[in-house]
Amino acid sequence: MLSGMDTKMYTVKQLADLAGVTPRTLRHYDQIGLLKPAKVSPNGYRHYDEQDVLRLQQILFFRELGFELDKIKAALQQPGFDLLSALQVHRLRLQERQLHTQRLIRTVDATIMHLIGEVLMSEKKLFEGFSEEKQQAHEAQAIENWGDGARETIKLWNSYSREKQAEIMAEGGRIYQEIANHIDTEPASSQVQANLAQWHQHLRNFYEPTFDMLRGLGDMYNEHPDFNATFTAIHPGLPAFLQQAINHYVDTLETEWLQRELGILKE
Amino acid sequence: MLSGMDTKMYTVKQLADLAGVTPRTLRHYDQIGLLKPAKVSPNGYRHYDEQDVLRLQQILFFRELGFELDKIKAALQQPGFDLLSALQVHRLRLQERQLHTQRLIRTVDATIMHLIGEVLMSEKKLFEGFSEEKQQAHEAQAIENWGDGARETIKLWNSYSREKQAEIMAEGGRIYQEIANHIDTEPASSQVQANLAQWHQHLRNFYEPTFDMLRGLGDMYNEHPDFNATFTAIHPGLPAFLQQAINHYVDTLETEWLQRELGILKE
DNA sequence: CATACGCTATGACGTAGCGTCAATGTCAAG
DNA sequence: CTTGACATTGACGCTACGTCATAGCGTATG
Repeated sequence: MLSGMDTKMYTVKQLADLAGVTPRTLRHYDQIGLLKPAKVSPNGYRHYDEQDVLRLQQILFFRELGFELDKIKAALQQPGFDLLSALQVHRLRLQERQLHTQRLIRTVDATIMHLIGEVLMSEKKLFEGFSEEKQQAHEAQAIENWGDGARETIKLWNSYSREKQAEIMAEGGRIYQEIANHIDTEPASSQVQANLAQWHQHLRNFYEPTFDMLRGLGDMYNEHPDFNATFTAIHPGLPAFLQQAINHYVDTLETEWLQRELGILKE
Repeated sequence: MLSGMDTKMYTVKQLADLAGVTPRTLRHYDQIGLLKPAKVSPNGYRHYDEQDVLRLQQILFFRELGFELDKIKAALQQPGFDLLSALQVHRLRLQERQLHTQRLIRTVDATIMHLIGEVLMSEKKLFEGFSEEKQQAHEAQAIENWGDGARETIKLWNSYSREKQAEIMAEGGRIYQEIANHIDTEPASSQVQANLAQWHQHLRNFYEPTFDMLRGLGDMYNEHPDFNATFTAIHPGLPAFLQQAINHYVDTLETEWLQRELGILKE
Protein backbone atom coordinates (compact mmCIF):
# COMPACT_ATOMS: atom_id res chain seq x y z
CA MET A 1 0.00 0.00 0.00
CA LEU A 2 3.03 2.21 0.12
CA SER A 3 3.52 2.08 -3.60
CA GLY A 4 4.74 5.40 -4.96
CA MET A 5 1.99 7.67 -6.12
CA ASP A 6 4.24 9.54 -8.46
CA THR A 7 1.71 9.68 -11.31
CA LYS A 8 1.07 13.27 -12.25
CA MET A 9 -2.38 14.60 -11.65
CA TYR A 10 -3.97 17.57 -13.35
CA THR A 11 -6.59 20.03 -12.21
CA VAL A 12 -9.27 21.09 -14.64
CA LYS A 13 -7.44 24.20 -15.74
CA GLN A 14 -4.14 22.40 -16.13
CA LEU A 15 -5.65 19.72 -18.30
CA ALA A 16 -7.70 22.26 -20.18
CA ASP A 17 -4.64 24.34 -21.01
CA LEU A 18 -2.69 21.23 -21.88
CA ALA A 19 -5.31 20.06 -24.34
CA GLY A 20 -6.37 23.43 -25.64
CA VAL A 21 -9.95 23.34 -24.40
CA THR A 22 -11.82 25.22 -21.69
CA PRO A 23 -12.63 23.93 -18.21
CA ARG A 24 -16.28 24.16 -19.17
CA THR A 25 -15.68 21.57 -21.84
CA LEU A 26 -14.16 19.18 -19.32
CA ARG A 27 -17.08 19.68 -16.96
CA HIS A 28 -19.39 18.97 -19.84
CA TYR A 29 -17.56 15.78 -20.73
CA ASP A 30 -17.79 14.76 -17.10
CA GLN A 31 -21.51 15.43 -17.04
CA ILE A 32 -22.28 13.35 -20.09
CA GLY A 33 -19.95 10.61 -18.91
CA LEU A 34 -17.53 11.01 -21.77
CA LEU A 35 -14.48 11.74 -19.63
CA LYS A 36 -14.72 11.20 -15.90
CA PRO A 37 -11.75 12.36 -13.79
CA ALA A 38 -9.67 9.63 -12.20
CA LYS A 39 -10.33 11.05 -8.79
CA VAL A 40 -12.53 13.61 -7.11
CA SER A 41 -11.31 15.26 -3.93
CA PRO A 42 -13.62 15.49 -0.92
CA ASN A 43 -13.96 19.17 -1.74
CA GLY A 44 -15.35 18.23 -5.13
CA TYR A 45 -12.27 19.15 -7.16
CA ARG A 46 -11.62 17.02 -10.23
CA HIS A 47 -8.24 15.41 -10.71
CA TYR A 48 -7.20 13.79 -13.96
CA ASP A 49 -4.35 11.31 -14.43
CA GLU A 50 -2.25 10.40 -17.45
CA GLN A 51 -4.78 7.91 -18.71
CA ASP A 52 -7.41 10.62 -18.76
CA VAL A 53 -5.06 12.78 -20.78
CA LEU A 54 -4.73 10.06 -23.38
CA ARG A 55 -8.46 9.51 -23.47
CA LEU A 56 -9.04 13.23 -23.90
CA GLN A 57 -6.65 13.30 -26.81
CA GLN A 58 -8.55 10.51 -28.48
CA ILE A 59 -11.80 12.33 -27.85
CA LEU A 60 -10.45 15.51 -29.37
CA PHE A 61 -9.14 13.62 -32.35
CA PHE A 62 -12.52 12.19 -33.18
CA ARG A 63 -14.12 15.51 -32.44
CA GLU A 64 -11.91 17.09 -35.05
CA LEU A 65 -13.11 14.52 -37.52
CA GLY A 66 -16.60 15.80 -36.94
CA PHE A 67 -17.98 12.96 -34.85
CA GLU A 68 -20.72 13.71 -32.34
CA LEU A 69 -19.85 13.25 -28.71
CA ASP A 70 -22.15 10.32 -28.14
CA LYS A 71 -20.62 8.47 -31.09
CA ILE A 72 -17.21 9.13 -29.62
CA LYS A 73 -18.43 7.85 -26.30
CA ALA A 74 -19.72 4.69 -27.91
CA ALA A 75 -16.51 4.22 -29.84
CA LEU A 76 -14.30 4.61 -26.80
CA GLN A 77 -16.24 2.61 -24.27
CA GLN A 78 -17.61 -0.31 -26.24
CA PRO A 79 -14.84 -2.52 -27.49
CA GLY A 80 -17.16 -4.06 -30.05
CA PHE A 81 -17.88 -0.69 -31.64
CA ASP A 82 -17.50 -0.88 -35.38
CA LEU A 83 -15.02 1.90 -35.71
CA LEU A 84 -14.00 1.14 -39.25
CA SER A 85 -17.57 1.14 -40.50
CA ALA A 86 -18.30 4.28 -38.55
CA LEU A 87 -15.41 5.98 -40.26
CA GLN A 88 -16.55 4.84 -43.66
CA VAL A 89 -20.08 6.04 -43.00
CA HIS A 90 -18.69 9.30 -41.73
CA ARG A 91 -16.62 9.65 -44.85
CA LEU A 92 -19.71 9.26 -46.97
CA ARG A 93 -21.49 11.95 -44.99
CA LEU A 94 -18.56 14.27 -45.49
CA GLN A 95 -18.60 13.61 -49.21
CA GLU A 96 -22.28 14.38 -49.39
CA ARG A 97 -21.63 17.60 -47.57
CA GLN A 98 -18.99 18.40 -50.15
CA LEU A 99 -21.47 17.98 -52.96
CA HIS A 100 -24.14 19.93 -51.15
CA THR A 101 -21.81 22.83 -50.50
CA GLN A 102 -20.70 22.72 -54.12
CA ARG A 103 -24.29 23.14 -55.24
CA LEU A 104 -24.80 25.96 -52.77
CA ILE A 105 -21.81 27.81 -54.13
CA ARG A 106 -23.19 27.51 -57.63
CA THR A 107 -26.54 28.86 -56.58
CA VAL A 108 -24.96 31.74 -54.73
CA ASP A 109 -22.92 32.51 -57.81
CA ALA A 110 -25.98 32.49 -59.97
CA THR A 111 -27.78 34.75 -57.54
CA ILE A 112 -24.92 37.22 -57.59
CA MET A 113 -25.08 37.35 -61.36
CA HIS A 114 -28.82 37.72 -61.17
CA LEU A 115 -28.54 40.71 -58.85
CA ILE A 116 -25.98 42.35 -61.03
CA GLY A 117 -28.35 41.86 -63.88
CA GLU A 118 -31.08 43.61 -61.96
CA VAL A 119 -28.85 46.46 -60.97
CA LEU A 120 -27.99 47.00 -64.57
CA MET A 121 -31.59 46.69 -65.63
CA SER A 122 -32.47 49.57 -63.36
CA GLU A 123 -29.45 51.37 -64.70
CA LYS A 124 -30.68 50.75 -68.16
CA LYS A 125 -34.00 52.39 -67.48
CA LEU A 126 -32.23 55.33 -66.00
CA PHE A 127 -29.97 55.47 -68.92
CA GLU A 128 -32.83 56.12 -71.28
CA GLY A 129 -32.08 59.83 -71.38
CA PHE A 130 -32.01 61.62 -68.09
CA SER A 131 -30.00 64.33 -66.49
CA GLU A 132 -26.86 63.83 -64.48
CA GLU A 133 -28.67 64.61 -61.25
CA LYS A 134 -31.31 62.05 -61.88
CA GLN A 135 -28.65 59.56 -62.73
CA GLN A 136 -26.96 60.09 -59.41
CA ALA A 137 -30.25 59.89 -57.60
CA HIS A 138 -30.94 56.64 -59.30
CA GLU A 139 -27.56 55.31 -58.42
CA ALA A 140 -28.22 56.20 -54.80
CA GLN A 141 -31.43 54.28 -54.96
CA ALA A 142 -29.77 51.26 -56.50
CA ILE A 143 -27.39 51.25 -53.57
CA GLU A 144 -30.39 51.57 -51.29
CA ASN A 145 -31.82 48.49 -52.87
CA TRP A 146 -28.75 46.36 -53.31
CA GLY A 147 -26.29 47.76 -50.87
CA ASP A 148 -22.76 48.98 -51.23
CA GLY A 149 -21.84 45.74 -52.90
CA ALA A 150 -23.47 47.04 -56.05
CA ARG A 151 -21.41 50.21 -55.99
CA GLU A 152 -18.40 48.58 -57.59
CA THR A 153 -20.46 47.33 -60.45
CA ILE A 154 -22.18 50.66 -60.89
CA LYS A 155 -18.89 52.48 -60.73
CA LEU A 156 -17.43 50.24 -63.37
CA TRP A 157 -20.50 50.75 -65.48
CA ASN A 158 -20.36 54.53 -65.08
CA SER A 159 -16.73 54.55 -66.05
CA TYR A 160 -17.80 53.69 -69.56
CA SER A 161 -18.72 56.39 -72.02
CA ARG A 162 -22.31 56.81 -73.05
CA GLU A 163 -21.53 55.37 -76.41
CA LYS A 164 -19.90 52.32 -74.95
CA GLN A 165 -22.79 51.84 -72.56
CA ALA A 166 -25.23 51.93 -75.42
CA GLU A 167 -23.07 49.53 -77.35
CA ILE A 168 -22.85 47.08 -74.49
CA MET A 169 -26.56 47.08 -73.78
CA ALA A 170 -27.30 46.55 -77.43
CA GLU A 171 -24.79 43.76 -77.66
CA GLY A 172 -26.53 41.80 -74.91
CA GLY A 173 -29.70 41.42 -76.88
CA ARG A 174 -27.82 40.91 -80.13
CA ILE A 175 -25.90 37.90 -78.79
CA TYR A 176 -29.00 36.13 -77.57
CA GLN A 177 -30.74 36.84 -80.87
CA GLU A 178 -27.74 35.47 -82.72
CA ILE A 179 -27.80 32.27 -80.67
CA ALA A 180 -31.52 31.90 -81.27
CA ASN A 181 -30.81 32.10 -85.00
CA HIS A 182 -28.63 29.01 -84.71
CA ILE A 183 -30.96 27.09 -82.48
CA ASP A 184 -31.45 24.41 -85.11
CA THR A 185 -27.78 23.47 -84.86
CA GLU A 186 -26.16 21.63 -81.95
CA PRO A 187 -25.60 23.51 -78.71
CA ALA A 188 -21.96 22.48 -79.12
CA SER A 189 -21.70 23.85 -82.67
CA SER A 190 -18.82 26.17 -83.29
CA GLN A 191 -21.18 28.99 -84.24
CA VAL A 192 -23.03 28.90 -80.96
CA GLN A 193 -19.86 28.40 -78.97
CA ALA A 194 -18.35 31.42 -80.64
CA ASN A 195 -21.40 33.42 -79.65
CA LEU A 196 -20.96 32.25 -76.09
CA ALA A 197 -17.39 33.41 -76.11
CA GLN A 198 -18.77 36.83 -76.99
CA TRP A 199 -21.35 36.46 -74.24
CA HIS A 200 -18.58 35.66 -71.80
CA GLN A 201 -16.65 38.74 -72.85
CA HIS A 202 -19.84 40.73 -72.60
CA LEU A 203 -20.35 39.68 -68.98
CA ARG A 204 -16.85 40.75 -68.12
CA ASN A 205 -17.98 44.31 -68.70
CA PHE A 206 -19.78 44.02 -65.41
CA TYR A 207 -18.13 41.34 -63.38
CA GLU A 208 -15.45 38.72 -63.67
CA PRO A 209 -17.40 35.49 -63.50
CA THR A 210 -16.07 32.19 -62.19
CA PHE A 211 -16.76 28.92 -63.99
CA ASP A 212 -19.45 28.16 -61.48
CA MET A 213 -21.04 31.53 -62.02
CA LEU A 214 -21.33 30.89 -65.73
CA ARG A 215 -22.85 27.49 -65.17
CA GLY A 216 -25.14 28.97 -62.55
CA LEU A 217 -26.28 31.54 -65.06
CA GLY A 218 -27.06 28.81 -67.55
CA ASP A 219 -29.11 26.96 -64.97
CA MET A 220 -30.92 30.12 -64.01
CA TYR A 221 -31.76 31.14 -67.55
CA ASN A 222 -33.58 27.87 -67.84
CA GLU A 223 -35.07 27.39 -64.41
CA HIS A 224 -35.82 30.83 -63.07
CA PRO A 225 -39.26 32.02 -64.26
CA ASP A 226 -38.20 35.62 -64.94
CA PHE A 227 -35.25 34.69 -67.06
CA ASN A 228 -37.00 31.81 -68.70
CA ALA A 229 -39.78 34.13 -69.78
CA THR A 230 -37.33 36.66 -71.15
CA PHE A 231 -35.56 34.12 -73.29
CA THR A 232 -38.67 32.26 -74.27
CA ALA A 233 -39.87 35.53 -75.73
CA ILE A 234 -36.91 35.49 -78.10
CA HIS A 235 -37.41 31.84 -79.00
CA PRO A 236 -39.43 29.11 -77.27
CA GLY A 237 -36.58 26.63 -77.13
CA LEU A 238 -33.94 29.13 -76.18
CA PRO A 239 -33.75 28.65 -72.40
CA ALA A 240 -33.01 24.92 -72.55
CA PHE A 241 -30.75 25.39 -75.53
CA LEU A 242 -28.82 28.11 -73.76
CA GLN A 243 -28.33 25.99 -70.70
CA GLN A 244 -26.89 23.12 -72.67
CA ALA A 245 -24.73 25.35 -74.77
CA ILE A 246 -23.40 27.22 -71.76
CA ASN A 247 -22.60 23.99 -69.97
CA HIS A 248 -20.67 22.81 -72.97
CA TYR A 249 -18.90 26.13 -73.25
CA VAL A 250 -17.83 26.14 -69.61
CA ASP A 251 -16.83 22.48 -69.73
CA THR A 252 -14.57 23.19 -72.65
CA LEU A 253 -13.17 26.25 -70.98
CA GLU A 254 -12.50 24.38 -67.78
CA THR A 255 -10.93 21.47 -69.58
CA GLU A 256 -8.57 23.80 -71.39
CA TRP A 257 -7.75 25.56 -68.18
CA LEU A 258 -7.07 22.26 -66.46
CA GLN A 259 -4.76 21.14 -69.21
CA ARG A 260 -2.82 24.36 -69.03
CA GLU A 261 -2.50 23.89 -65.27
CA LEU A 262 -1.37 20.31 -65.71
CA GLY A 263 1.13 21.39 -68.31
CA ILE A 264 2.65 23.84 -65.89
CA LEU A 265 2.76 21.23 -63.16
CA LYS A 266 4.58 18.75 -65.33
CA GLU A 267 7.55 20.99 -66.00
CA MET B 1 -65.14 50.14 -49.24
CA LEU B 2 -66.99 47.62 -51.27
CA SER B 3 -63.94 46.74 -53.30
CA GLY B 4 -63.82 43.06 -54.15
CA MET B 5 -61.82 40.99 -51.70
CA ASP B 6 -61.11 38.28 -54.17
CA THR B 7 -57.49 37.81 -53.13
CA LYS B 8 -56.92 34.26 -52.08
CA MET B 9 -56.10 33.66 -48.48
CA TYR B 10 -54.30 30.66 -47.03
CA THR B 11 -54.48 29.00 -43.65
CA VAL B 12 -51.28 27.82 -42.02
CA LYS B 13 -51.61 24.30 -43.29
CA GLN B 14 -52.48 25.38 -46.80
CA LEU B 15 -49.49 27.65 -47.04
CA ALA B 16 -47.29 25.09 -45.37
CA ASP B 17 -48.26 22.41 -47.87
CA LEU B 18 -47.90 24.85 -50.70
CA ALA B 19 -44.40 25.81 -49.71
CA GLY B 20 -43.26 22.43 -48.47
CA VAL B 21 -42.73 23.40 -44.86
CA THR B 22 -44.54 22.55 -41.64
CA PRO B 23 -47.05 24.74 -39.84
CA ARG B 24 -44.58 24.86 -36.97
CA THR B 25 -42.13 26.62 -39.22
CA LEU B 26 -44.67 29.27 -40.12
CA ARG B 27 -45.52 29.82 -36.47
CA HIS B 28 -41.82 30.16 -35.81
CA TYR B 29 -41.38 32.71 -38.58
CA ASP B 30 -44.32 34.61 -37.17
CA GLN B 31 -42.79 34.58 -33.71
CA ILE B 32 -39.46 35.94 -34.81
CA GLY B 33 -41.17 38.48 -37.05
CA LEU B 34 -39.82 37.04 -40.25
CA LEU B 35 -43.18 36.38 -41.86
CA LYS B 36 -46.28 37.85 -40.25
CA PRO B 37 -49.64 36.79 -41.68
CA ALA B 38 -51.56 39.45 -43.55
CA LYS B 39 -54.48 39.05 -41.20
CA VAL B 40 -55.32 37.35 -37.94
CA SER B 41 -58.92 36.37 -37.31
CA PRO B 42 -60.56 37.20 -33.98
CA ASN B 43 -60.22 33.54 -33.11
CA GLY B 44 -56.48 33.85 -33.50
CA TYR B 45 -56.24 31.98 -36.81
CA ARG B 46 -53.50 33.18 -39.16
CA HIS B 47 -54.38 34.06 -42.74
CA TYR B 48 -51.74 34.62 -45.41
CA ASP B 49 -52.25 36.43 -48.71
CA GLU B 50 -50.43 36.22 -52.03
CA GLN B 51 -47.80 38.69 -50.96
CA ASP B 52 -46.98 36.51 -47.98
CA VAL B 53 -46.59 33.57 -50.33
CA LEU B 54 -44.04 35.48 -52.36
CA ARG B 55 -42.20 36.60 -49.29
CA LEU B 56 -42.10 33.04 -47.99
CA GLN B 57 -40.62 31.87 -51.26
CA GLN B 58 -37.89 34.45 -50.98
CA ILE B 59 -37.25 33.38 -47.41
CA LEU B 60 -36.99 29.75 -48.39
CA PHE B 61 -34.68 30.60 -51.25
CA PHE B 62 -32.22 32.34 -48.98
CA ARG B 63 -32.63 29.60 -46.42
CA GLU B 64 -31.55 27.09 -49.04
CA LEU B 65 -28.47 29.14 -49.64
CA GLY B 66 -27.59 28.62 -46.00
CA PHE B 67 -28.40 32.09 -44.69
CA GLU B 68 -29.44 32.47 -41.05
CA LEU B 69 -32.99 33.59 -40.49
CA ASP B 70 -32.03 36.92 -38.97
CA LYS B 71 -29.87 37.72 -41.97
CA ILE B 72 -32.79 36.90 -44.21
CA LYS B 73 -34.99 39.12 -42.11
CA ALA B 74 -32.53 41.97 -42.43
CA ALA B 75 -32.18 41.43 -46.15
CA LEU B 76 -35.91 41.44 -46.75
CA GLN B 77 -36.96 44.31 -44.56
CA GLN B 78 -34.16 46.81 -44.80
CA PRO B 79 -33.90 48.25 -48.27
CA GLY B 80 -30.35 49.39 -47.59
CA PHE B 81 -29.17 45.87 -46.81
CA ASP B 82 -26.05 45.05 -48.73
CA LEU B 83 -27.30 41.93 -50.37
CA LEU B 84 -24.53 41.64 -52.89
CA SER B 85 -21.83 41.89 -50.27
CA ALA B 86 -23.68 39.48 -48.06
CA LEU B 87 -23.75 36.97 -50.88
CA GLN B 88 -20.07 37.41 -51.55
CA VAL B 89 -19.23 36.96 -47.90
CA HIS B 90 -21.47 33.95 -47.80
CA ARG B 91 -19.73 32.51 -50.79
CA LEU B 92 -16.41 32.84 -49.05
CA ARG B 93 -17.77 31.03 -46.01
CA LEU B 94 -19.01 28.23 -48.21
CA GLN B 95 -15.62 27.94 -49.87
CA GLU B 96 -13.92 27.73 -46.52
CA ARG B 97 -16.30 25.01 -45.55
CA GLN B 98 -15.37 23.19 -48.73
CA LEU B 99 -11.70 23.27 -47.81
CA HIS B 100 -12.39 22.28 -44.25
CA THR B 101 -14.47 19.32 -45.31
CA GLN B 102 -11.79 18.35 -47.77
CA ARG B 103 -9.24 18.24 -45.00
CA LEU B 104 -11.60 16.23 -42.83
CA ILE B 105 -12.05 13.66 -45.56
CA ARG B 106 -8.31 13.30 -45.86
CA THR B 107 -7.90 12.79 -42.16
CA VAL B 108 -10.67 10.24 -42.07
CA ASP B 109 -9.02 8.42 -44.95
CA ALA B 110 -5.72 8.41 -43.15
CA THR B 111 -7.40 7.11 -40.02
CA ILE B 112 -9.02 4.29 -41.94
CA MET B 113 -5.66 3.27 -43.33
CA HIS B 114 -4.18 3.57 -39.87
CA LEU B 115 -6.77 1.23 -38.42
CA ILE B 116 -6.26 -1.29 -41.15
CA GLY B 117 -2.60 -1.11 -40.40
CA GLU B 118 -3.26 -1.85 -36.77
CA VAL B 119 -5.56 -4.72 -37.57
CA LEU B 120 -2.87 -6.22 -39.68
CA MET B 121 -0.24 -5.55 -37.08
CA SER B 122 -2.20 -7.62 -34.62
CA GLU B 123 -2.64 -10.20 -37.35
CA LYS B 124 1.04 -10.18 -37.89
CA LYS B 125 1.80 -11.00 -34.29
CA LEU B 126 -0.68 -13.79 -34.40
CA PHE B 127 0.78 -14.99 -37.57
CA GLU B 128 4.12 -15.66 -35.93
CA GLY B 129 3.40 -19.33 -35.63
CA PHE B 130 0.21 -20.24 -33.81
CA SER B 131 -2.50 -22.79 -34.14
CA GLU B 132 -5.66 -22.37 -36.17
CA GLU B 133 -7.75 -22.04 -33.04
CA LYS B 134 -5.63 -19.25 -31.69
CA GLN B 135 -5.82 -17.54 -35.03
CA GLN B 136 -9.57 -17.59 -34.96
CA ALA B 137 -9.61 -16.38 -31.39
CA HIS B 138 -7.39 -13.56 -32.41
CA GLU B 139 -9.58 -12.68 -35.32
CA ALA B 140 -12.54 -12.57 -33.00
CA GLN B 141 -10.68 -10.19 -30.78
CA ALA B 142 -9.70 -7.98 -33.68
CA ILE B 143 -13.36 -7.71 -34.52
CA GLU B 144 -14.05 -6.95 -30.89
CA ASN B 145 -11.60 -4.10 -31.10
CA TRP B 146 -12.32 -2.72 -34.50
CA GLY B 147 -15.81 -3.90 -35.28
CA ASP B 148 -17.26 -5.74 -38.18
CA GLY B 149 -15.75 -3.23 -40.53
CA ALA B 150 -12.43 -4.95 -40.04
CA ARG B 151 -13.85 -8.31 -40.98
CA GLU B 152 -13.63 -7.65 -44.69
CA THR B 153 -10.00 -6.81 -44.43
CA ILE B 154 -9.28 -9.81 -42.25
CA LYS B 155 -11.22 -12.06 -44.56
CA LEU B 156 -9.26 -10.83 -47.51
CA TRP B 157 -6.08 -11.32 -45.60
CA ASN B 158 -7.03 -14.84 -44.57
CA SER B 159 -7.88 -15.72 -48.13
CA TYR B 160 -4.18 -15.58 -48.92
CA SER B 161 -2.01 -18.61 -48.46
CA ARG B 162 0.48 -18.71 -45.65
CA GLU B 163 3.29 -18.31 -48.10
CA LYS B 164 1.71 -15.30 -49.69
CA GLN B 165 1.02 -13.77 -46.31
CA ALA B 166 4.64 -14.17 -45.34
CA GLU B 167 5.68 -12.71 -48.63
CA ILE B 168 3.43 -9.69 -48.27
CA MET B 169 4.51 -8.93 -44.74
CA ALA B 170 8.12 -9.21 -45.72
CA GLU B 171 7.59 -6.99 -48.71
CA GLY B 172 6.27 -4.16 -46.56
CA GLY B 173 9.50 -3.79 -44.68
CA ARG B 174 11.58 -4.40 -47.78
CA ILE B 175 9.97 -1.49 -49.66
CA TYR B 176 10.59 0.99 -46.89
CA GLN B 177 14.16 -0.21 -46.56
CA GLU B 178 14.61 0.15 -50.27
CA ILE B 179 13.33 3.72 -50.19
CA ALA B 180 15.61 4.53 -47.28
CA ASN B 181 18.52 3.31 -49.39
CA HIS B 182 17.74 5.99 -51.95
CA ILE B 183 17.13 8.75 -49.45
CA ASP B 184 20.06 10.74 -50.80
CA THR B 185 18.28 11.11 -54.16
CA GLU B 186 15.30 13.33 -54.82
CA PRO B 187 11.90 12.24 -53.50
CA ALA B 188 10.76 12.52 -57.12
CA SER B 189 13.54 10.32 -58.45
CA SER B 190 12.43 7.48 -60.65
CA GLN B 191 13.93 4.94 -58.27
CA VAL B 192 11.91 6.13 -55.32
CA GLN B 193 8.78 6.59 -57.40
CA ALA B 194 9.11 3.04 -58.66
CA ASN B 195 9.30 1.87 -55.07
CA LEU B 196 6.19 3.79 -54.28
CA ALA B 197 4.39 2.11 -57.12
CA GLN B 198 5.27 -1.18 -55.42
CA TRP B 199 4.09 0.26 -52.12
CA HIS B 200 0.80 1.20 -53.75
CA GLN B 201 0.39 -2.30 -55.08
CA HIS B 202 1.31 -3.64 -51.69
CA LEU B 203 -1.45 -1.65 -50.01
CA ARG B 204 -3.95 -3.03 -52.45
CA ASN B 205 -3.47 -6.38 -50.80
CA PHE B 206 -5.51 -5.01 -47.95
CA TYR B 207 -7.63 -2.20 -49.21
CA GLU B 208 -8.21 -0.21 -52.34
CA PRO B 209 -6.99 3.25 -51.38
CA THR B 210 -8.24 6.52 -52.84
CA PHE B 211 -5.85 9.29 -53.80
CA ASP B 212 -6.71 11.09 -50.61
CA MET B 213 -6.04 7.98 -48.59
CA LEU B 214 -2.55 7.70 -50.02
CA ARG B 215 -1.82 11.33 -49.32
CA GLY B 216 -3.29 10.93 -45.86
CA LEU B 217 -0.95 8.02 -45.24
CA GLY B 218 1.99 10.15 -46.29
CA ASP B 219 0.96 12.87 -43.88
CA MET B 220 0.45 10.37 -41.12
CA TYR B 221 3.78 8.64 -41.62
CA ASN B 222 5.38 11.98 -40.95
CA GLU B 223 3.13 13.53 -38.35
CA HIS B 224 1.77 10.70 -36.27
CA PRO B 225 4.21 9.81 -33.46
CA ASP B 226 3.79 6.02 -33.76
CA PHE B 227 4.42 5.93 -37.46
CA ASN B 228 7.08 8.55 -37.31
CA ALA B 229 8.97 6.51 -34.75
CA THR B 230 8.67 3.36 -36.83
CA PHE B 231 10.11 5.01 -39.91
CA THR B 232 12.68 7.04 -38.05
CA ALA B 233 14.02 3.74 -36.77
CA ILE B 234 14.74 2.73 -40.37
CA HIS B 235 16.31 6.09 -41.19
CA PRO B 236 16.13 9.44 -39.39
CA GLY B 237 15.08 11.38 -42.46
CA LEU B 238 12.66 8.80 -43.75
CA PRO B 239 9.32 10.16 -42.48
CA ALA B 240 9.68 13.57 -44.11
CA PHE B 241 11.19 12.03 -47.21
CA LEU B 242 8.35 9.56 -47.48
CA GLN B 243 5.75 12.27 -47.18
CA GLN B 244 7.28 14.31 -49.97
CA ALA B 245 7.78 11.29 -52.17
CA ILE B 246 4.24 10.05 -51.61
CA ASN B 247 2.81 13.45 -52.39
CA HIS B 248 4.74 13.53 -55.62
CA TYR B 249 3.66 10.01 -56.44
CA VAL B 250 -0.01 10.74 -55.89
CA ASP B 251 0.18 14.04 -57.73
CA THR B 252 1.62 12.27 -60.74
CA LEU B 253 -0.96 9.54 -60.49
CA GLU B 254 -3.78 12.00 -60.24
CA THR B 255 -2.48 14.09 -63.10
CA GLU B 256 -2.32 11.05 -65.31
CA TRP B 257 -5.78 10.02 -64.25
CA LEU B 258 -7.12 13.49 -64.98
CA GLN B 259 -5.57 13.51 -68.42
CA ARG B 260 -7.12 10.17 -69.23
CA GLU B 261 -10.47 11.49 -68.08
CA LEU B 262 -10.07 14.62 -70.13
CA GLY B 263 -9.08 12.56 -73.12
CA ILE B 264 -12.26 10.58 -72.84
CA LEU B 265 -14.31 13.72 -72.46
CA LYS B 266 -12.86 15.29 -75.54
CA GLU B 267 -13.97 12.53 -77.87
C1' DC C 1 -4.60 36.82 10.97
C1' DA C 2 -7.40 39.19 7.73
C1' DT C 3 -7.44 39.92 3.07
C1' DA C 4 -7.00 39.52 -1.67
C1' DC C 5 -6.57 36.82 -5.63
C1' DG C 6 -6.97 32.84 -8.32
C1' DC C 7 -9.03 28.55 -8.94
C1' DT C 8 -12.81 25.48 -7.97
C1' DA C 9 -17.75 24.03 -7.71
C1' DT C 10 -22.74 23.85 -9.08
C1' DG C 11 -26.76 25.54 -11.26
C1' DA C 12 -29.09 27.82 -14.98
C1' DC C 13 -29.93 30.32 -19.14
C1' DG C 14 -28.70 31.15 -24.20
C1' DT C 15 -27.62 29.58 -28.79
C1' DA C 16 -30.58 28.02 -34.28
C1' DG C 17 -34.34 26.29 -36.11
C1' DC C 18 -37.48 24.16 -35.60
C1' DG C 19 -39.65 18.82 -33.87
C1' DT C 20 -42.62 17.09 -30.79
C1' DC C 21 -45.84 16.57 -27.35
C1' DA C 22 -49.73 18.53 -24.35
C1' DA C 23 -53.86 20.88 -23.40
C1' DT C 24 -57.44 23.29 -25.44
C1' DG C 25 -60.45 25.89 -28.82
C1' DT C 26 -62.89 26.13 -33.56
C1' DC C 27 -65.20 24.77 -37.73
C1' DA C 28 -67.59 22.04 -41.19
C1' DA C 29 -69.73 17.63 -42.00
C1' DG C 30 -72.71 13.74 -40.83
C1' DC D 1 -74.55 16.61 -31.09
C1' DT D 2 -70.61 14.25 -32.01
C1' DT D 3 -66.60 13.48 -34.61
C1' DG D 4 -62.48 14.58 -36.87
C1' DA D 5 -59.48 17.74 -38.95
C1' DC D 6 -57.40 21.82 -38.09
C1' DA D 7 -56.31 25.90 -35.20
C1' DT D 8 -54.13 28.12 -30.96
C1' DT D 9 -50.52 28.84 -27.20
C1' DG D 10 -47.00 27.17 -24.18
C1' DA D 11 -43.01 24.45 -23.13
C1' DC D 12 -39.32 21.11 -23.40
C1' DG D 13 -35.70 18.83 -26.47
C1' DC D 14 -31.68 18.77 -29.43
C1' DT D 15 -25.62 20.00 -29.96
C1' DA D 16 -21.76 21.36 -27.54
C1' DC D 17 -20.64 24.03 -25.08
C1' DG D 18 -20.24 29.96 -23.73
C1' DT D 19 -21.38 32.83 -20.30
C1' DC D 20 -22.89 34.62 -16.23
C1' DA D 21 -24.10 34.26 -11.12
C1' DT D 22 -23.15 32.72 -6.63
C1' DA D 23 -20.34 30.60 -3.42
C1' DG D 24 -16.55 27.59 -1.44
C1' DC D 25 -11.38 26.57 -1.25
C1' DG D 26 -6.22 27.49 -1.18
C1' DT D 27 -2.32 30.09 -0.95
C1' DA D 28 0.66 34.28 -0.82
C1' DT D 29 0.99 38.79 1.18
C1' DG D 30 0.59 42.86 4.36
